[in-house]
Amino acid sequence: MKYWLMKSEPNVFGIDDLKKVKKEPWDGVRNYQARNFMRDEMKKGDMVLFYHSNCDVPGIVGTAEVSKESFPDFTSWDKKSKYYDPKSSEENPRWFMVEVKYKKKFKKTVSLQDMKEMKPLKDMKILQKGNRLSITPVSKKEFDYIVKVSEK
DNA sequence: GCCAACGTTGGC
DNA sequence: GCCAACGTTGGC
Repeated sequence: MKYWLMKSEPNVFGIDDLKKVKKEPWDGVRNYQARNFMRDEMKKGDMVLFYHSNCDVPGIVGTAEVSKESFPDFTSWDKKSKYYDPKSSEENPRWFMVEVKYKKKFKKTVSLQDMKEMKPLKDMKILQKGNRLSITPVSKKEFDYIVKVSEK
């Protein structure tokens, strides 16, 4: 089983939205590296740290689980979608996504600021300078540590 | 709203 | 295939 961190903007789609709808296709990713993770490496049952970006307190707010493996991102050939990409089509899709399922909302957000001070997390991609990737792998150790911290 | 750090695009 | 210009991300 693998572990991941997925970023989302709470004013677009946050942990509360996921809680409400239970399951959600992770559409709109238009970055090849992130796409490759979803297409090739994310498997059903993998665990996800749900990260809020572009908000008052950026940080990890809960967990989710991969509930459906790689399938084409249909918003990419929907002309009405803001994620429309003319180079992608139903016959030859360029973008892929997974579906994630709500697991848990943390009682307390593990903020980016706090994470920066936690030694066991020092190698996390999200904490490296200049990293903008919306999906990054995390280790089991990091995952467990963050869950533990959120329960304190 | 600023801006650093990236990723992508397209002319050559 | 290089690289300048442009667009986006996301913390602050």
